[in-house]
Amino acid sequence: MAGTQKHFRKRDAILEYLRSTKAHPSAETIYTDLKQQIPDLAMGTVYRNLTLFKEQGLVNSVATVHGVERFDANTEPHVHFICGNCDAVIDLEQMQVPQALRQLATDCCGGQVSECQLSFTGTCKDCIERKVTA
Amino acid sequence: MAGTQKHFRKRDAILEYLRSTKAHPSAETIYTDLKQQIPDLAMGTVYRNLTLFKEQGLVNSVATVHGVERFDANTEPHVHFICGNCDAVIDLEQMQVPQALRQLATDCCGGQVSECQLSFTGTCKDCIERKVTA
DNA sequence: GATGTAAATAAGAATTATTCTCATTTAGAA
DNA sequence: TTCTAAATGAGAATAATTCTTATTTACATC
Repeated sequence: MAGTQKHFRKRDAILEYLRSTKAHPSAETIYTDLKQQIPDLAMGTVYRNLTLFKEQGLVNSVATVHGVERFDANTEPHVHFICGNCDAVIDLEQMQVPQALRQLATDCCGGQVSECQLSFTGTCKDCIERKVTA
Repeated sequence: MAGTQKHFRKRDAILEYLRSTKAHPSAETIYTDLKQQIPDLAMGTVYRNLTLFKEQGLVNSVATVHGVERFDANTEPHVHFICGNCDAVIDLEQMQVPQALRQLATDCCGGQVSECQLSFTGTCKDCIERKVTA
């Protein structure tokens, strides 16, 4: 029965977790959070399935923050802001990557462009406010 | 004397090496290449000085390719193309990051934007030709 | 229900990039 | 020459990620 299958399928739980968040978690964060509901989850399972999802195009690696890879199940091209203070990776939802840039890049490199990544680094709103207060 | 000083200063050699290349080398590549001229160079020295250069704003970390950080002494904002096949990181010299995007990002995130990174992923010209030939 | 099989997983060892520690060397000042 | 602070080499330590292997699971077939 479907319920039983789902109960045992960590793979689905990992994908669902990723689809339910905009926090761009690391493998470690995924593991720690899911571990609460699935106590016998193993780190290897998280990494193995993340690799699989990447191959299948279900999940993208969107950034590496302090040597730690961050994942996103939103595979639509979109823009990120990375806070160097709290390591948050935030969607800039109102922004888009100008489509013209992609074509320009293809012309420019002479190769085949498959992905585009636009991200800004700095200090996020919350961290700035926190510093003003502190 | 100045010559003597330079002879012993690995730090300068590392920075000069980075300034002389557009290949966006990894710490390992820097080490391997410089080791030929400076046989007693140590990995620790390369990493230590890269960290220092980043703090000083002389060098930027421009990408992480297969878990390996890549460095660039060109700190002017510019666009990169990353080949998923040969791991080359290539400047797209004709392209620029539209200045308007930066302001847009600042408005959008409500925080403070300090850096902008635009990169494209795919297969580079050389790798495509190589595959056609092979 | 019992059995076989292939995929999924847990556990932990192995690997790899990076950082850290500390003793030594160096440059330059006194 | 002697002193001092900065730079370095060597290798240990750390942390993220991958790999290995035995076990478990889902599911098909008998």
